[in-house]
Amino acid sequence: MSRVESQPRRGPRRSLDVEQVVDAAVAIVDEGGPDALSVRAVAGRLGMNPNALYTYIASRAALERVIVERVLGESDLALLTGPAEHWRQRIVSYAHSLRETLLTHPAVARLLMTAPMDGPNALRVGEELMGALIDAGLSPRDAGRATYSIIVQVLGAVALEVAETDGRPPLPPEGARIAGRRDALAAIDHTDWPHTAAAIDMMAQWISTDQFHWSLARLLDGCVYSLAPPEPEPEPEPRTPGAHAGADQARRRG
Amino acid sequence: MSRVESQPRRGPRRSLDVEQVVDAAVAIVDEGGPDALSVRAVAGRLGMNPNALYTYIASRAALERVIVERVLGESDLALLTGPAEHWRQRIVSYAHSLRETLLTHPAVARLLMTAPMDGPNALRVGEELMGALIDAGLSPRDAGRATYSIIVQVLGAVALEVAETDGRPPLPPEGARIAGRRDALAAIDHTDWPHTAAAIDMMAQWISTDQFHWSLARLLDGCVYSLAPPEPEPEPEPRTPGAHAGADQARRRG
DNA sequence: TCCTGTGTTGTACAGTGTACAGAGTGTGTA
DNA sequence: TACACACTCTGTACACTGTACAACACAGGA
Repeated sequence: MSRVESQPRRGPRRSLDVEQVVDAAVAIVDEGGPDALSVRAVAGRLGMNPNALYTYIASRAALERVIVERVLGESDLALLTGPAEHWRQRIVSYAHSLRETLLTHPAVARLLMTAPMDGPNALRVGEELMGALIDAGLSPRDAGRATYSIIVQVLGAVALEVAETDGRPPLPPEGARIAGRRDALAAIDHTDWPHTAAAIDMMAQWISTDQFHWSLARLLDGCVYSLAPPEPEPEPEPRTPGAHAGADQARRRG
Repeated sequence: MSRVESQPRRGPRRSLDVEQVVDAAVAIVDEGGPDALSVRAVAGRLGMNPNALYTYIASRAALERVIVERVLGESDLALLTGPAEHWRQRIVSYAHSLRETLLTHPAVARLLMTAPMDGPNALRVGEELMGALIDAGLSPRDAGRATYSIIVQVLGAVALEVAETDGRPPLPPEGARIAGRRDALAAIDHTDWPHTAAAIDMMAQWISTDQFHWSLARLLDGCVYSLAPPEPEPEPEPRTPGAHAGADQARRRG
């Protein structure tokens, strides 16, 4: 990552850089979806034999991990660290940015929850989230707990959202995916599922940007619950298409 | 699922039942971990040719989906539907049960977020969760939103937890996995990560039962935030090993 | 200069999902 | 009762996977 030019090695120069391998791998899944990813495909795109890749990556699994790290690094972390804005706005807009980033690489989003996220970019996200929550007045201990809750909520939401697609970019627009969900839900037998039947329109929007922000807002509410006074800021909801203005009808009663 | 004996088909009787195929598949991943799952392995265990499996399942992907459905059905849904207990206790203890179930089938937990969860068992969980939240006094719309937030939090937490293992049951005990996380975190360079460095012990416990319940509690807090009065029930935390009694130091101030 | 560690190649193996053709089987209909 | 068809299952086969192994090409350190 930070090692620009390490001490000279023996033997022939490497014809590639690890970053170029990741470039090729991300390009492949961005073009062909998750099933297109293979050691052979990456090697082929780089013009080398499959085995040669193993000088750069230890295994197929390791390849998947660096891909996740790369895409994680594409999110706009400055939204989280910027000292100017309010802590809540910082968290919400970064979460939004991270989701958008992952949705442009849906095949990568599918890899999110299958390997440990211990790379530097993942650590950096945790670090800055904790910082924002400490700014919010949480104790270090609670800030740590809340950080993980937020990570789980954000990554889980994106993963479940992408799981309903084939992972081949570009994803259908949100409206189309919601409509597909509505059709699928309308087809079920309603007699056994009273609440589900009454909530089909609502449940179809579980994968929506609105729902994403609502979940995060409720989680943040709960995390700062004990802090006085509950701050009445206007709940940013950046670039939400505006549908369902009543999204935040259940707000703090302060 | 509910079709005990459908209308008689032509041709020779099926030598198996779809449920037996799922039995075999679950047994395989429970014995050999996620990598052991293959169409050939399932067929072999059932004493048939690989292709014969395609009479029962449409594809390898479909096989994975019925496996998830099966394990989802193993969770104790009665904990959620029981009318006697308080809604919050019902949700918390069901979430606990679901996590325990998934942790005994870690290879299945790894499949959780890679395919749409549209089976009857998944729908049933949503249905009953919504019921509990409506009991809590939420509007149907908010109950629907909160249902999904909870699903995301619970499944996301389990998936991320299992992602740090090889998925081969039985998982190491929680304490060992936490210790492993602590060692890994202690090895990083601390100068760039002040909050992380100060929170290593805390972050090591991100995968703990305590953290799981804390996250869920904060989310529930946020979801019922606007409802008066915030109910002072004692936060069950079933079967938590008792470590970290200060888990709920940040509670509502009522 | 040679030695030695490294990058890359070619070959190879065991394993994967599943398509295809055919044989056997039992039920609904003529 | 006989036929035809729908269905299950077999054997074979293909294209593909991750990666181990041996051999060769290169270049820095002694």
